[in-house]
Amino acid sequence: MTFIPLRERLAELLRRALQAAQAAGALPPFEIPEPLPVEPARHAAHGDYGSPVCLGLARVVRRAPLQIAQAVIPHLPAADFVAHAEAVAPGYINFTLSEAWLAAQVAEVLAAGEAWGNVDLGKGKRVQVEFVSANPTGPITIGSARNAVIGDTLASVLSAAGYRVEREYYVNDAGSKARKLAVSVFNKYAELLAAPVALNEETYPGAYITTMAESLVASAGRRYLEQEPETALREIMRWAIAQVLVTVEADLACLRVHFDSWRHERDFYATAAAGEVSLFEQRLAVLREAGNIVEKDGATWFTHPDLDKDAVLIRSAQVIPNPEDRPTYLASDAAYVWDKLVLRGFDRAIYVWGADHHGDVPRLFAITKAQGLDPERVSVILYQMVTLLRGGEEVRMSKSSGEFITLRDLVDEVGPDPIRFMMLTRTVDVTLDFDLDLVVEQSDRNPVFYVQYAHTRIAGVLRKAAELGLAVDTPGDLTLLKHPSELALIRKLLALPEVITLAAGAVAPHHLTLYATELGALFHAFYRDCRIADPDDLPLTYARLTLARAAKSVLARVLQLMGMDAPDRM
RNA sequence: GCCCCCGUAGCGCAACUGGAUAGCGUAGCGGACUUCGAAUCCGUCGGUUGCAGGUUCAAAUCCUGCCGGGGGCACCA
Repeated sequence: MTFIPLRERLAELLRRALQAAQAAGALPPFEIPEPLPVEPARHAAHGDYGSPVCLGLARVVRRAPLQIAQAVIPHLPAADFVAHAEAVAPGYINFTLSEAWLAAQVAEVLAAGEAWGNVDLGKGKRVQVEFVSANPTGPITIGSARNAVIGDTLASVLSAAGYRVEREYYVNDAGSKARKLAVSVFNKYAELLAAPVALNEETYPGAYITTMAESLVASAGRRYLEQEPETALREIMRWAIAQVLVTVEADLACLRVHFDSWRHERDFYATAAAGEVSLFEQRLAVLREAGNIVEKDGATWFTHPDLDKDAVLIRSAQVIPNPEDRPTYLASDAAYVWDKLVLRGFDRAIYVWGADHHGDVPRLFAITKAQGLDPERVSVILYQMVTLLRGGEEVRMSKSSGEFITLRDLVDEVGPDPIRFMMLTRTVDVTLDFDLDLVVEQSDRNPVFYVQYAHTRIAGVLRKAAELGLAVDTPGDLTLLKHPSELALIRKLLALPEVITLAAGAVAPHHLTLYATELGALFHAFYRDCRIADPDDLPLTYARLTLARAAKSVLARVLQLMGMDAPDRM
């Protein structure tokens, strides 16, 4: 079940009015602008929605905007949801919704239940959201939390917007970080067995390395010490990454983040049988054919006119004393985007990257175009970095130093909801101060509880009404809903399809937190102004209980989209 | 030096992507619980949207140049 946002329905009315006005000769012929702008009014005096379209038409029509607007009004088709439309200086067309129609919509919202707000923006297209994709070299840290929450919420919103969505975690298991993990475990393992450290390379110091090494001692004994180090390392790498991924999956599950698939970088270099060519080699051959590959200094480079430098390294045999050729990140990107858009046939691929990767964006697009793929099918969500604060001081973290706060620890302390909400409150474009003191605080200073409290309060009212002997689920006579606070709440309930359209279309999941907060505020205002359970006026009581249930349903829905709980008690 | 993001009320941020009188939260001050949950609500104070130009009927939003903050420019990932 999907719904058409009100502003789109209004835009359609305007479109038909503009056509009719031209057909009737009230306006000269011109092309109707697309998209046709319709905006929520900012001031009550402007009605509910307004369109500035006539302001822009003044030039082509060669008439004053207000005159154009006045010429359009008589041609607006009648619609049950519009009570009034008028032309206002300097040339806006303002719409006021019918209050009777608004009140009646409460039943529609309630009937739609969890489907309320769904729109058909995606038209069933398949989109993959790939996110987190942290190197599998240790536990998930708070550093990845913003990525996880943005990606997961975006996926939920796209799903509500009519896309078929898959969530994917890309496992970087072919690079030097994977090797470093293996070396770390191997060296610690050797140390535990009092053997001389075999590999003099940099290692991770974290306690989880020791845990894995102990586990390895228990299961394998001294076996790996007797093997050729590189052979042992390859086996340990595979094992260690699998171990880490188990914890990664569990850590993210704590935050209510789940993936549909886990794609391994290594697979792009692997072959199923002897004599076969890996996907990477196939794509490399195609790029070479297209003239995008140059050999220089004994290495392989990718070149493309869109790049701001001559060439980007794709493979070098002399990077590390490693039996395998170890290509760079860009190399697997070439195979991966092909894998997404062609082999697996997604219509769109969305990458969620931290701002520290912004330099990689042009390369990704270049290597997409170079393979003949439409770059419009690829989007990169770049979110700015998170600054962790504790006691007003910045907390620095790094896996290399072994000093970091794990996501697991924080979730265990405060639960997923405050983390998710805080990570969503700002646009992806601004750096986020994440206050560890505030997020653990269960008080009204913590904004997450405001929205959940609104839901809880409704649940409390419904409980109270039931105690009074009222049949809470009885459909009320909605024509009794006329109070400004009732109507304001209803207007907000009806805005959800627009919010989902906006959040999905502009890839801006922060609109959900704004909407949830506004919705909560309007419920509180309704609660203040309108006594819901009034034994002396049962018809009005049932009407208001119906509205309260609808508000509860929509709050639950928007919290669900954000991956948060909608508690009945707090 | 080049690239990306940001600069809006004391502080933290919105502004539906160029529209009307720039909003919300916090902090400050003053109010509202014998009445459906006060984790709430109401009032009040607070603005030359960093600066200077430009484009437009219309600029917080687009362009140029400065200033300030953050991030990135590896044979790392």
